[in-house]
Amino acid sequence: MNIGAAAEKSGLSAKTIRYYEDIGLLQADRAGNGYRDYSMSDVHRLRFLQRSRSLGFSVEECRQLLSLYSDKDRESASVKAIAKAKLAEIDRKLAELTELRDTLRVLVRSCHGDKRPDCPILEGLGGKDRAAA
Amino acid sequence: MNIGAAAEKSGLSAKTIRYYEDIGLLQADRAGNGYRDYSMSDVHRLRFLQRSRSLGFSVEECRQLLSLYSDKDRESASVKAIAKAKLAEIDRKLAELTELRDTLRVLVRSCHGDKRPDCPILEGLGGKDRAAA
DNA sequence: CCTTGACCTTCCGCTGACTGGAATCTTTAT
DNA sequence: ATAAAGATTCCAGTCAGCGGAAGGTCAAGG
Repeated sequence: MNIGAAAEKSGLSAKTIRYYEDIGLLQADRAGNGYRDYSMSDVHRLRFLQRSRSLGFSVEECRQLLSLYSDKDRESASVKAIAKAKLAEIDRKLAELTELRDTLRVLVRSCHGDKRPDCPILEGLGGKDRAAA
Repeated sequence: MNIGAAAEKSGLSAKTIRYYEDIGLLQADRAGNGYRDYSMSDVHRLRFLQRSRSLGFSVEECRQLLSLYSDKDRESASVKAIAKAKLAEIDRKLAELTELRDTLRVLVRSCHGDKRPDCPILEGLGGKDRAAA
């Protein structure tokens, strides 16, 4: 399929997909007319990239994550080590995201939603408790 | 406290903190010597920024999120609307992160961790099932 | 056949979110 | 007094793209 369809299916822009090819993240076949040609598994990889990027992994980290899928030359033990490290990081992110959600939830709950901005948390955090050092 | 201490406590670099001040995300008091002076609530905000940024929110989104903490002029109903939208986004991110974790877990589990790279998933995804369009 | 429009190509430059380094000042320690 | 650590501003570079120009390709319609 062409880049437009791959873009739509993956949630990335065509621009971004070309950029990923530029930096060697994922290179596509070319059709006779010079157009890039994507397979379903390419689309899987692109979706995977889209997700990991949007969740705060750098392109280099994504490259590692992608290598878990496709790097046949790497030894499985090494693959496994990287995957485990990334898993730990994901768990950390999950915890932080959950915390963030809880914070926002409390905010939503403690604000009245009418005209008076008197959220108790805002007061609590707004205090200028200047620290010694 | 000075910017170094604030950096350490917040998990951001001093450079980043100065940059955030530049773009008006959070401006600090100044001590007599010209040094920036941070309160504990500034540090809370910085930590909050660090977390949200690392979780894939853009600086503009972080600005909105921060306004939930500190914008006294905004009406609570508007605050609540923004918070709710962000909550939905966080839930989406949580789901994606969980999915990503599951994917990696399966990978880890199905690789042997010895010298032979014969992860079944790699095979499954490596196929060149070129799509019609 | 020709044109129109949608889609593709490359290239070039811009933005957003930092990061590194130089040059200079302040504070602290020896 | 001097040196090291940490602060300041400013300028330049990097990373991860985005927008647009100039041009090639494909399917549909007149």
